[in-house]
Amino acid sequence: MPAKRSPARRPTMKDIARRAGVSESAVSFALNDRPGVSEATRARVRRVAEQLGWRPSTAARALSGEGAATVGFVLARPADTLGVDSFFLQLVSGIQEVLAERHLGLLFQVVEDIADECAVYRRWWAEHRVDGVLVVDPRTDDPRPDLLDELGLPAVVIGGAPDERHPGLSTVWADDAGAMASVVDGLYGLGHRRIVHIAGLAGLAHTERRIRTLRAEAERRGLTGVESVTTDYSDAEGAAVTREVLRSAAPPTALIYDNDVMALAGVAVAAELGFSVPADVSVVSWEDSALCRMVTPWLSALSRDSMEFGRTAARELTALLDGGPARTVRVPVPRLVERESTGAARDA
Amino acid sequence: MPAKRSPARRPTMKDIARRAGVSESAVSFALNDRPGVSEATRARVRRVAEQLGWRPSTAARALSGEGAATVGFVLARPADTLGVDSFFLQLVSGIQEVLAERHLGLLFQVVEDIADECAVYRRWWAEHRVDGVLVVDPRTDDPRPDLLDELGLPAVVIGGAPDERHPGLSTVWADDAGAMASVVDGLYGLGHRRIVHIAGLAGLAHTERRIRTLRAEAERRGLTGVESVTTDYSDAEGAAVTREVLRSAAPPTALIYDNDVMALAGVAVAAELGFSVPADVSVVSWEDSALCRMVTPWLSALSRDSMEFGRTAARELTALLDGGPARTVRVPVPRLVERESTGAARDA
DNA sequence: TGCTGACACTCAAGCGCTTTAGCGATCACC
DNA sequence: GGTGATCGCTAAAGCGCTTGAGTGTCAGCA
Repeated sequence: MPAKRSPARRPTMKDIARRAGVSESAVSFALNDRPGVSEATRARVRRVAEQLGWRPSTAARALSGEGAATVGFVLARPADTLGVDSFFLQLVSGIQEVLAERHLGLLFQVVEDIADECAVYRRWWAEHRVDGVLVVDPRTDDPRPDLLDELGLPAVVIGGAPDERHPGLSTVWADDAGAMASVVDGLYGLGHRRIVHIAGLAGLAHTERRIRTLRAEAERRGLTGVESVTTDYSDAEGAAVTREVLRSAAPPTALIYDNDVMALAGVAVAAELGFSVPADVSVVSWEDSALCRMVTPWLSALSRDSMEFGRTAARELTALLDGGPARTVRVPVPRLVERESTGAARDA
Repeated sequence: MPAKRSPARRPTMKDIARRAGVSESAVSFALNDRPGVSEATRARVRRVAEQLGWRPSTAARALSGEGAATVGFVLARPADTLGVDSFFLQLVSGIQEVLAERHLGLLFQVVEDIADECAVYRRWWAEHRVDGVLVVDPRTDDPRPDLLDELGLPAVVIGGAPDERHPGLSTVWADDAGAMASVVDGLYGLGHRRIVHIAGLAGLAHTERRIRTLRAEAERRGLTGVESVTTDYSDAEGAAVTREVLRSAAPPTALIYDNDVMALAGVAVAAELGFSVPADVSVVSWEDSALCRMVTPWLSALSRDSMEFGRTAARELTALLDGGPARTVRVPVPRLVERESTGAARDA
């Protein structure tokens, strides 16, 4: 069909009203499943609307108090850290799946840091842009819950721990502590006594949970060669830390990486330093993705269903928007997929 | 909407008008830098607005014909193909950088296929949700330009070739043909005569451009052992194709992968089959990322600045929204970063 | 002095939708 | 056969903003 440069006006309720021979209000009632019109009229109006390809103008809807039919998602990452990260795209795509069903839009924004993120929330709120937001990367000392409370913006925190102080927020989280405990348990069983955890960003709630749990598990077993080192999640830092610990006097026999990218980088460094995986050092990636099957040996990884995580979060948010109570829901603990990068400790 | 705890009402222009002792219209004039108010009044109104933390309601703005202050971005990907892809996040983050300056929102949506994508455009248009859209992954036979034309939605096609038939669309593209020619040239110079191009999705405009160019270059030089094989960009297909071609009677001495993920998978397969890189087979990745420095040997790759790509596209879109003419702008040709995975052909 | 026009500002309509109040007709009921 | 409910629908206001058409004031000029 050749491009027709026609005006292409959007049909409005007035058009429908005229064609159906009723008032605008009747159309509104009919289209919104409200009492006030007969079934016959409702059907007729529906038919005309369909025929005209009518869709409610979100602007008008929002103006008359119905909310913006949009939820917000802010990713606070320094631009250059936005690397190879399958998690967020998958999360978002799960979120979308749920939102799309309800014709909710997703307003997305990448910013540099939390301060900017807060500014974005304020702006969105003042501009009536979103009805609620999804918050990721909760921190141990996080200004966002307070802000959202203050603004009265419904929100779901993704990956946070249950938070008593903000009863208005829903939380969707995975039990990192449990997962860490089971990983350590597994490694201990394989004879590993010196374990280094190459963690993610310090200050992130789940990073801290993992670190705390690792420390607790170590203490419980009287292990001394166990530590966590925080990084910025980049391959560069992952590699650097790996190099450092493997070169130490008593190198660890097992490495736990907080994401797949660092695990991969770590394996490369290990190879370079003459460490064989898993004979000399075992490696576990706390994130499963295609990457883990792209190196030799294949990486054992904690696998979770990120899309489902997103779906769950989105469902909680829609529930909140529907006036439901805030809830805390726990998604399944990530499952350790044992591949080739983990084995018995050499000196066991 | 459910009644949230504290009302926290947003200030409106009426509030400002009252506090400043002028009419709403005067406020509008003052705040929008329009003539009609004295500088003194303008300053006073500005001050009050600031003080009240006022921000225009996008809904109201949109309703009164000002547009939605939002642009749309649809990613059509089967959910399970959303893998490790640094390109899009970087692209989006470049886009945001430009949009944020102008306080434009980015409405983001992931869908299954192009048909859904078209449906989303129609919906967004009918709902007055976006003022323009950014289109990625243009195809050789693409229904989207026609649709956008019909809807009169300003749009920028990212990665398309210049398109005479749609004078209303802007295009931002990289010269894949030139890049491919230079890569082939380089490989030819190293003595490579049998080259296989593990391409991306058939039907994508840039995939076809690369394939056509490769064929042309091969013909020009009378090479017969040169071919392109299309894939779905996944590591699985990348690996499968690699395995197949390396096992053939006359295996290629150089492989060009359309993305980093497949290149990585390919290198793993090569190793598995006993091919040493680059001694037995050279590898080039058409996408540079951290991944390329995470394998041994480091991968030679075509590097481009994805964020800048995004910025350029966003700038074109804002220009279009400002009423500027549609343009076709070419971003710099990707540059081949020679690392360790390319070398002289063994049988040269 | 009277007239014009620039200027600073106000009024009111309108964008597309929701929603409350209200109106006439029908119906049940005593 | 009158009273009051109920039903199906319309009229009109209002959400927060823009905008074109006024209104009133004052400087400048003949």
